[in-house]
Amino acid sequence: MKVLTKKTDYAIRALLTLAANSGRYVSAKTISEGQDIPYQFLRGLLQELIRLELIVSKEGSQGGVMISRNPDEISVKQLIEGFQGKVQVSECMFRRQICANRAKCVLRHEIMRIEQVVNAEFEKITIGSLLRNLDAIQGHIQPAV
Amino acid sequence: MKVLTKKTDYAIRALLTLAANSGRYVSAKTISEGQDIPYQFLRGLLQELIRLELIVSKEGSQGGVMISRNPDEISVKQLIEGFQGKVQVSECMFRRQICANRAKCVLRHEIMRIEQVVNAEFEKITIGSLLRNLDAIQGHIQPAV
DNA sequence: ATAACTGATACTATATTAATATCAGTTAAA
DNA sequence: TTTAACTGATATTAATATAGTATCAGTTAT
Repeated sequence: MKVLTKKTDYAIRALLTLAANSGRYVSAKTISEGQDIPYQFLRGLLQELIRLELIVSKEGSQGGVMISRNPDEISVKQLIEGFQGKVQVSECMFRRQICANRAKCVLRHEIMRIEQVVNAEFEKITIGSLLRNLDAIQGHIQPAV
Repeated sequence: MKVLTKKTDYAIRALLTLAANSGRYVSAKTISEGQDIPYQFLRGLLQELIRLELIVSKEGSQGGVMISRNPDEISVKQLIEGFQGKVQVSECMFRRQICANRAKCVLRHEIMRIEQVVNAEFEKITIGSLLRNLDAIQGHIQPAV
């Protein structure tokens, strides 16, 4: 079971580059080359990030995309939800047996507890926190321009 | 993001029926009808459970499958791993940047911590604990024969 | 005018998940 | 001893999700 799809993974990495270049427009080409993300795939993904209002774009020469939120307010949880849908353990494992009376379903509670734990953990991880970790380690994410 | 596939979900429900009928062979047909699981799909799944040594089978008329382990020792974690592979957040999110030096990858540690939390939670939930919960609620899982 | 860009959309490829079908062989019991 | 109720094994198809590619129109800095 893979928790993060490549798309989410790419989105995180693209946002890290943008966070390291905040205030500047960075082109899809630059991100693609810097992070080794397939260009056209990245382009689609960036448009989704625009719709999620995490970045803004500028068309034309010298255009590109720019982060439009505080990196500390962009959590991995948000990205997972944006690209993969909400974390759900199962629609309802016990449909026929119990779900006539959902409110009383103890198991559902168990399962929802796990969902909450996972969500809480992913909420703690933000683009900002990741970037700081990266900086601390090796300063590997360089300004892109 | 769905954590449990239908196959895992079906496996859990099949095992609940078998746990409620321990010591008896129950046919795939009976389980299929009782739990509303597509028959042939279930048959394949049961063969996997045999290979995982969680159940045993008896061929021929009056044959079927029977649980061969203490239900408290069959965890949802085992089932997820058996049917969906180990829970992995991502192969390695930061390949190019950091993975030259994996040992120092703080992020990887973060991510692995989440994996551990999820695994620990799923390990706590067993067929036995689920069955007891079900019994407590409504006694809905009836002996199948 | 032109090169460097994004917007929008359509398409293809691949992998995973879900479901179905078939035939051979085993066993209990009429 | 035949038959119906079973599992073993395996092949096939369908549906869905994920990943990646291609193309054309329009925008903007130089």
